[in-house]
Amino acid sequence: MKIKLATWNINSVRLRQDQVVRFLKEQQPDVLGLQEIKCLEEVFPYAPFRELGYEHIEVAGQKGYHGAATISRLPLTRMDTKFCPLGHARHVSTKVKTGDTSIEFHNFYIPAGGDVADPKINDKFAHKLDFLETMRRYFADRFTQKDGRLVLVGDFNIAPHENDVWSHKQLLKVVSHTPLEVSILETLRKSHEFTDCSRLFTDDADKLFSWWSYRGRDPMKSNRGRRLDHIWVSPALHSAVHAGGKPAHEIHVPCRTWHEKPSDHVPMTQVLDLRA
DNA sequence: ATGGTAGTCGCACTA
Repeated sequence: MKIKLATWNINSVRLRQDQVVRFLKEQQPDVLGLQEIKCLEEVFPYAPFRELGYEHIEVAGQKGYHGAATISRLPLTRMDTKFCPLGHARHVSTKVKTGDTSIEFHNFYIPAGGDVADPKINDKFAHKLDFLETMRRYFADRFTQKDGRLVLVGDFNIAPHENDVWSHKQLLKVVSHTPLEVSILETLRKSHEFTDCSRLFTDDADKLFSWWSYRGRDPMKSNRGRRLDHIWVSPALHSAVHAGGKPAHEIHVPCRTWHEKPSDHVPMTQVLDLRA
C-alpha cells in the first residue's frame, strides 16, 4: 500500500484552518503533521478536519505559543515520548496503522533558538541544542531495532546544506544555519541512518527552501528563503521513498502566496510505497 | 549594527 505523509508549520491553526482544509482537499495526504498551532487542545478546530475524513487527531497544545498536532485518515496510537527539556508542546509521536502493521510518525517543532548562536549567553539556543540532544539519545538508543519503520517530520528550524539557504556565507552566523547546530542535526540524522527526503530528490547544487520570512518586502521575489522543514525516514523505509510515476516528494511552494495571509512556511509531502 | 512582519495570553513575548 502507498501512504502520503505531510508536514506544515501553519503559524496558528485557528487563523488558517481554511488553508489546511484546502491543502487536505487538494493533496489528499493520509497523515499531516502541523506545527505552531498556537492553541490549547480544547480550542483546536477538530470539526473541519473530521468532516473531511481525518477522524484521528492527536494534539499537543499550549496557550498562544508553539504546539503540534497530527491529523490522520488512518488510526493513530499516541506514543508517550518526551523531548522538550522545558516541557513545551513541541512534538506529537504516534503510531499510524497501515494495514496489518504500522509506522511511527514523529512530529516535531524544534526550538528556533533565539538570535545569538552561543549557548553560554543565549538560553534559547542552549534549549535548542538540549532538545536536539534529547532527540539524538532517544533515536540512537532505539537503533538496535533496525527494522523499525520511523518517520520524523516537522519544522526543525535548521537548514543543513549550503543550498538550503539563500546565502551560505551571509547566514553562517545566523541561528538556523550555524555550523554547530548543523553538525548536531547531522549527527542526530546519522545516528539512526535517517534519509533526508527533500535532498534525495534535489541535487545538492540546487537551492531548496520551505520558509520565507514575513519581514522585508516581497521575500518571494528576492527568494531569500531557507529549508527549515524536513521529512526523514528510517532505513526500513529507504526503499519506500521512490514511488513510481508522480513525484514522490513535493515542497508546495505556491502555498506561500496562495492566500492573502499565508503561513511563512509551506507544506511538503512524501509518498511512501510500503510494499517496496 | 539594525529593522523589518506576524500571531497570540497584546501593554510582551515568540518567531
